[in-house]
Amino acid sequence: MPISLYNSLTRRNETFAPQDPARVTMYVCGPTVYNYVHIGNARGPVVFDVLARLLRRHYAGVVYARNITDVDDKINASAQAAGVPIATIATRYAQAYREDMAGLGVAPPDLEPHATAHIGPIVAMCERLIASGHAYAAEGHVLFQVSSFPDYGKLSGRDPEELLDGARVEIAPYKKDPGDFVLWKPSTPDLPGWDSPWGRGRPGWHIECSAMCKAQLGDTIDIHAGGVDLLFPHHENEVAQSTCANDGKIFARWWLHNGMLTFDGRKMSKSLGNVLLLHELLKQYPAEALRLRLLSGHYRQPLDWSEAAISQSISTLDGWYRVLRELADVAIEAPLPVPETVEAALCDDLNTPQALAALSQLADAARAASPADRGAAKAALLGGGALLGLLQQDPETWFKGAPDGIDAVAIDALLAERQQARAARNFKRADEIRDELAAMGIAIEDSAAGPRWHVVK
RNA sequence: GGCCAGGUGGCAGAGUGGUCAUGCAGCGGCCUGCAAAGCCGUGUACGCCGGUUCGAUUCCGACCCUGGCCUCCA
Repeated sequence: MPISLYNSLTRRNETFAPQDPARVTMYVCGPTVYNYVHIGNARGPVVFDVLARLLRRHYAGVVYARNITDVDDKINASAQAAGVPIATIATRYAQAYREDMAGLGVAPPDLEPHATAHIGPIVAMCERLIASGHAYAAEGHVLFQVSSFPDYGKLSGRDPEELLDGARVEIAPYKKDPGDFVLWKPSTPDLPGWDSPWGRGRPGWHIECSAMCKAQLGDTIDIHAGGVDLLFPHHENEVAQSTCANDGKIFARWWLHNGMLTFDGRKMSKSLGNVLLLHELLKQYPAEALRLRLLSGHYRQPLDWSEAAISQSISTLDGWYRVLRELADVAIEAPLPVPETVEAALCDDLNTPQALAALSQLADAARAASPADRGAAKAALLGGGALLGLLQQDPETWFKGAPDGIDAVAIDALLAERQQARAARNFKRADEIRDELAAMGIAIEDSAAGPRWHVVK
C-alpha cells in the first residue's frame, strides 16, 4: 500500500518514494535542552513516531535522526542562572526529554546527534558557504547572504522582499542585508565557545540542523519534519544553507509539518506562559491517554488541549482495554498482523483519527467475536494498536496500575467478602463493600468470569 | 499590513457532489439482587450570503470569525 504524504514544499499530497528503499532517511528537529518540554513539544515526536513505525513496516531500512540542540543562548542563560556549566543543564534536560518521550511510548530515534558534537562539520559548512560566496564573515560573525540564494522563501511561501515588513528583525550593523542570518557568532569569555577561523565562537541555531543532517544522513534526505512554527525561518534557512553548501543538491525531498497544540485557544508556548509540562502531566494522567489525545486529531490541524479531552481519551482506552482484558487468556501468534483499515488510514497522510476509528471497529469486532475468531480478532486489535503505539501494555496494568497506595490484596479480599455476601443474598453488606471501594477510587464490574476492579482515573 | 491554515451534531474529531464517520457524553430498552460492563435502539451537524448543479457540508466567489508564521518557538 503506497504511503501518501503532504509535502509542505509542493503544498500537496504526494506518493512517498524514497531515494533508496534500503535506507530511508528522516530527520526531525529535536529539543533545545534548557528546560522540561511541554505537551505541545511532544506532538511532533509522537506523530512522527507513528510515521517511523509506518515506514519501518514498508521499508527494510529506515534511519531516523532526531537531534539534541545542546548549545544555545537559552541554555547559556539557564546555566549561568544555576551557576553550572552548560553541559550540566543540557545533559539533565536531554535525559528528562528521553524519559518524557519514553513515557509517551515514543520509540528512541536511531540517531540522536548533539550539536556540540558537530562543531567540526558546522565550521566546515560555514567555510564552504563563504568560499562559494553564499556567506561572509563580519566582526566575528558568519552570516548567510540571503540574496545569494534565489529560491529563498520557496519552502515557506514568502517573498524575501516582503519579509521585513514584520519588523521583528534585528538589523545589526555588520549585516550586509537585514534578512541575512547568523551561522556563527562570537562568544565572550564567560560563554561557551569553540575556536574557529573567525575567532572563538558558537554556532547559530539553523546551521546546526543542516550540519547534523549532512553528517548523519547525507546531502539529500528523504523526510525532514518539525512543527509548523519552524517552517520560517528555521527550515527555510536550513534549505538555503544546505542547498548552497551541497552544490545545489536538493536538501530534503519531503517536508512535513505538524500543527500547533493550543491551550485556552492559543498556541501553547513558553513565551505565552500557557504551558503544561509533560513530566507533570505524566504524573497526573495515564501516559497512554496523553498519547491517544495527541493522535486523535490530524497532525496538520491545530489540536486543543483540555482536561475534558483527556477524560475522553481515558474512557476510550478503558473500553479497548476492557476488550483485551476479556480476551486475556486467548492466545495469539507472534508477528502481529497489521489490519488493512488502520494501515490504509495511516498511509493517507498519517490520518490518525481515521486509524483510531478503525481501531474502534476492531475493538467492537473483538468484543463480539465468536470463540473461534477470538484469536484473530485480538491479534488484529493489538496489531493495529502497535502501529499507533497504543494498547501494548497488560490490561491489568492499565486498570490496576497508577496511583500509589493501591493495595491489591486488600481489594481482592474485600471483593471476595462481597461475593460471599452476594451468595448469601446479603446485598446490604455487598453494597456497603462496593461503596467502600468506590470511596477508595476503585470501581467494580461483575463480569461473566467473576468480579473485576479497576482504578477510577 | 503580508503569507498560510481552519470554522462539522452536547463535546472531541474524520470525511464526502446524492443511503454510514468514529469516539465520549445523553436518552429509552434488555440484562443485572441493584449497579457497573455489555447488547439493542435513539439525535433536522456541517459559520453567513450568493453562484454552478437535477442535487453542495463537499466546487466557485464575497463576507464574518478563529488560529499560525513574518527571523525565540514543536
